[in-house]
Amino acid sequence: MREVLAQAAFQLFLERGFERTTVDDIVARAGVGRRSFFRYFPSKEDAVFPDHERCLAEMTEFLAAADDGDPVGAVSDAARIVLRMYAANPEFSVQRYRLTREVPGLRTYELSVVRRYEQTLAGHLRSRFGADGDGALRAEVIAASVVAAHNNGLRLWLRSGGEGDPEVAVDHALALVREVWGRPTAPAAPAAPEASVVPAAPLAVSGGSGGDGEVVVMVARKGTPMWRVVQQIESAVGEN
Amino acid sequence: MREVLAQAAFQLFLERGFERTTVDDIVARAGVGRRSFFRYFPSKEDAVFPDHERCLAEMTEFLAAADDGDPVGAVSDAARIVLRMYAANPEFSVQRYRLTREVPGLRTYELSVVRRYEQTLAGHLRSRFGADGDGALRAEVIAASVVAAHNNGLRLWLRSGGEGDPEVAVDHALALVREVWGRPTAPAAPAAPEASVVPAAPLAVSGGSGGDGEVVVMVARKGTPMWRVVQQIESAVGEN
DNA sequence: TTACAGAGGGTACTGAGTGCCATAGTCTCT
DNA sequence: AGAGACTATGGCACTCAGTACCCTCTGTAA
Repeated sequence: MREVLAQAAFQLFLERGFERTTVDDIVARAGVGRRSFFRYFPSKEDAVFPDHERCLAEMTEFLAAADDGDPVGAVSDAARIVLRMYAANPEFSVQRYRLTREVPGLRTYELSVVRRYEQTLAGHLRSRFGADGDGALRAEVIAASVVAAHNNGLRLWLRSGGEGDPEVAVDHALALVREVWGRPTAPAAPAAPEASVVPAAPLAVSGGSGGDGEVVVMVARKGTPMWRVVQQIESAVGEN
Repeated sequence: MREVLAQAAFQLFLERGFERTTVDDIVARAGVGRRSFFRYFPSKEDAVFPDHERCLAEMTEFLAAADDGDPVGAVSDAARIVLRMYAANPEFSVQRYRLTREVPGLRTYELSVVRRYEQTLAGHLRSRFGADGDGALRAEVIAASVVAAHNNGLRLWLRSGGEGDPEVAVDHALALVREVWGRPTAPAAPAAPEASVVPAAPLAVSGGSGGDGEVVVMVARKGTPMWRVVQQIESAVGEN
């Protein structure tokens, strides 16, 4: 019944547009009572995203069982669950994408869905990073990065009409995030890297316009969390 | 008149709650006709965020005039415009924050507002990075990071009841993003950094449990975009 | 059979948002 | 001053999403 309603709704949305389709139209086509529609979908918008609840539950379950050693990897993999849901029905996903792009109400609704995914990811990271110091901050920023990267890859695929494998674009995008945020979970007291700026006259550095005669030399123990390394370099390079 | 309506609406929202206040209640208190309300606010939700349109315009203007040399710095500063709008009316901002937290409809509305800020920032970054290669991807991820960091600092201040200076928390949060994403705009052919893993026996590295006898030595020209540095280190450090 | 539960249907209501038109104030041109 | 035009506002009626309440039907257990 839920399925019947969702299909009737989606057909009508494609035919007449979302706003020009009333709930009465939907229940008329589905051959059920108006009251039943709201039993299965809390709002008209929900009929457009009938599978996100299940997907969110799946993500939550996945994260609960995730390995503790690599939280950034875990949330990246969790994001791929969403991707696979889209990839399972390419034509539906592409049609829905086009519909959503054109209806402000659906765009807003989608934002609230995406936000729930993001908060789920952030919650997982926060539980691993700890709420102390910048744990919560880093959790939220990384979750936002992962979601943005995932959505970038996903949209690329959706805009292409659902041709080819969406995983490649998303993997590439997530790799960029990974590259930057590394695996900042590190045991309690990670070895601090050291970086400093030294005169560069005799050093052979490949490439390069715009050098000013100095290079950065950074030494860090292998396994040092990437964010500590970056922090150190940044402070050594200074502002300008 | 717009101001009168917004104040009447906000008072009533605080007294009875958002959902238990009708537009008729608002216009009755404001002493104007119902039709006029919708002339000034396209929806009831808009009356809760009467200043975001102006702020968005201000941000757009700021970015249009921004220096080309440091796009990440520019979008960070642009985010601070929003912060200052909140900080200009601490008590109002805090009350609105509490209201928004409790009303799902307002939360969703706020998401759509935040999204517009994020897209404005991403658009600026994209125009600077170029749409080639990963330009669009990096623009979106950095914009999402900046927004997440900004919102983290802002919420921290709002939850504290609007005490003290919100800029310190936001500056700290944005610094974290800055630290990670550096200034990746770089001229066409930036000098490539070099990093490699070498045996570490004689090296004095401070700190440290968990070392395995190897350190990373990284050499880069000063001014190299941070993301190139990170990329290089990441590939040198490898996976495990 | 009765008692009960749960799925679905019907009706009437609230309230947001829109379209259309009337009215009043203001500005301009002659 | 007065005609015409333009803008701001109010009022009215309408659509439609969403909800509360109550009904019927069907299957199941005692």
